[in-house]
Amino acid sequence: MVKRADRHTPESLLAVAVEVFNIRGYDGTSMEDLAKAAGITKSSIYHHVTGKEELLRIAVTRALDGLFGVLDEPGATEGAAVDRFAYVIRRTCLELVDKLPYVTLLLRVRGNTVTEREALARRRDFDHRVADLAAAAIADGDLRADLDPRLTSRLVFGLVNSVVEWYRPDGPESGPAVADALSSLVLTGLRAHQESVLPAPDPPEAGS
Amino acid sequence: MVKRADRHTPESLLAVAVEVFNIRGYDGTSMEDLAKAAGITKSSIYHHVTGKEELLRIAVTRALDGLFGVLDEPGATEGAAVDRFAYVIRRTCLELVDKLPYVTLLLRVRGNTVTEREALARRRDFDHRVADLAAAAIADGDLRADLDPRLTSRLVFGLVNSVVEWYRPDGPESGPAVADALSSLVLTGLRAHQESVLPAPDPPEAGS
DNA sequence: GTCTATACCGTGATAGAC
DNA sequence: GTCTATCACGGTATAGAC
Repeated sequence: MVKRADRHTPESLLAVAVEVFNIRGYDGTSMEDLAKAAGITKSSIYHHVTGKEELLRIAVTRALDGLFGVLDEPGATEGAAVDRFAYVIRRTCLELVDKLPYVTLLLRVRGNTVTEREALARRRDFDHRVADLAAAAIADGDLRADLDPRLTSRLVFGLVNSVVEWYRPDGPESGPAVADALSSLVLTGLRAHQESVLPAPDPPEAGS
Repeated sequence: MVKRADRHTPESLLAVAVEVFNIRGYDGTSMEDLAKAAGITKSSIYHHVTGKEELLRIAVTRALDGLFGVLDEPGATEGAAVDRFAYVIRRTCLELVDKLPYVTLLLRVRGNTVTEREALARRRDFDHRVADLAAAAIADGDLRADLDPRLTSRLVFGLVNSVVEWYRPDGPESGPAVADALSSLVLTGLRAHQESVLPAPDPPEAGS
C-alpha cells in the first residue's frame, strides 16, 4: 500500500482503490483511506473520478465483462453440453484468477446502491445461463441425474467463486493448476478408489 | 423486517441485527438502520447492548462455537481420517445451515476491528485443523494423492462455505439434502460415467 | 424499556488557489 | 494534477426525562 505515483491516472487510482476495497470492504473504506493509499489528498481523487461509487462501478463492470466473455467463446457455445459446462468451469476459474481483484470485489457486493444492484442483476443472469448448461448436460445423461441442475450449478460456482477467498498470485499454485484441480474435483471427485462404496470393476484413469 | 417486539431483549435485538447485517453488510448498517428494523429508537438499543460491535461479537462467537463443536464430536475424532473428513464436511454443512445467519455474518467479516480480527484468527485455526484431516486421509491413501492437502481442504471448505450465499431455510432443499449432495459431489464427482473420456462398457449406477 | 435532545466526529464532496 | 479550506450530513454514542 501507499504505492505513491507522482501522477495518478483514473486507471492507477482504480488499482489502488480496488485493492483497499478488497481489504476493508467497500463500505468500510473511506475516501480518506483511498487518499492515503494513493499518496494524494481526498480532493485530488475527485479530479480523476466523480466519486467512490464510480470506482466500484468500473471495477465490477470489468469483472462482469470478463465473465460474460467466457460464455461467448467457442468452447462455451459449440459441442456437447457437458464439454461446454466443463469448459466454462475451467475458463471462469482462470478468468477469476486473471482479474482477481475485480472479481473479488464483484462477489462481495451487497446491493446498497444502484451500481451494486445492477451488478447483482448481471451476476444472476450469468448464474442462470450456467445453470441452463448444467441442466442440458444432465439431460444428455453426461452428468449425474440424481443431483438437481440448479443445485449442481450453485455448488459448482460456489466452489469456483470461493477461490477468491484464498488465491494469491504470488502463492504456490498457478491459475491453471487451480483450474485443473477444481475441474478434476468437480468431475471426478476426491475419493481414491471409487469402488469403496459399491463393488464395481476398476475404473480407468481419469485424466484431465 | 420491522418485526416489532413490544419489549426487546438482547437476544431479540441480536436476531434483528444479524438479519440486517447480512443484507446491508456490517459496515453498511447504521444504528439507525437497526433501530428502524427493531421498531425502536437508536438510543434504546444501547440499553441492551454496549454498541454495534458487541452485536457482531456475540453473533460471530456463536457461529465459531458451533463450528468448533463439530470438531469435538466423536465422528470427527474417532475412526479413519477419510471418514472423519467426510463427517466434518457433512456436519459443518449442517451446522452452517442450522446457524445460517450467524455463520453468514462470520464468513463476511473483513478484519476492520478487534472483534473481526479475533474472529478471523479463530477461522484460520478451524481451517488449519481441517487441512490436517485432509492430509491424514491422503496419507492413508483414501483420498487422491494428486491434489495437495491444503488445496483440497481449501476447495472443499470454500464449497461448504459458499452455501451461505444461496441457501434459504424456506427454499426447496432441506439442510440434510444439501449436505448429502455436497458430500456426494466432493467424494464421487459429477460425471455420470467415469469412463466418459475413453470408450468403455456400460457404467454401473452412481447411487448416493 | 423507551423516548427526545444533543454532543462530537468522520463522512463524501466542492471551491478555488497554485 | 494536487493542494488547503470548508461544507452539509449522517455516524456512534450519551444524558436524562418519562
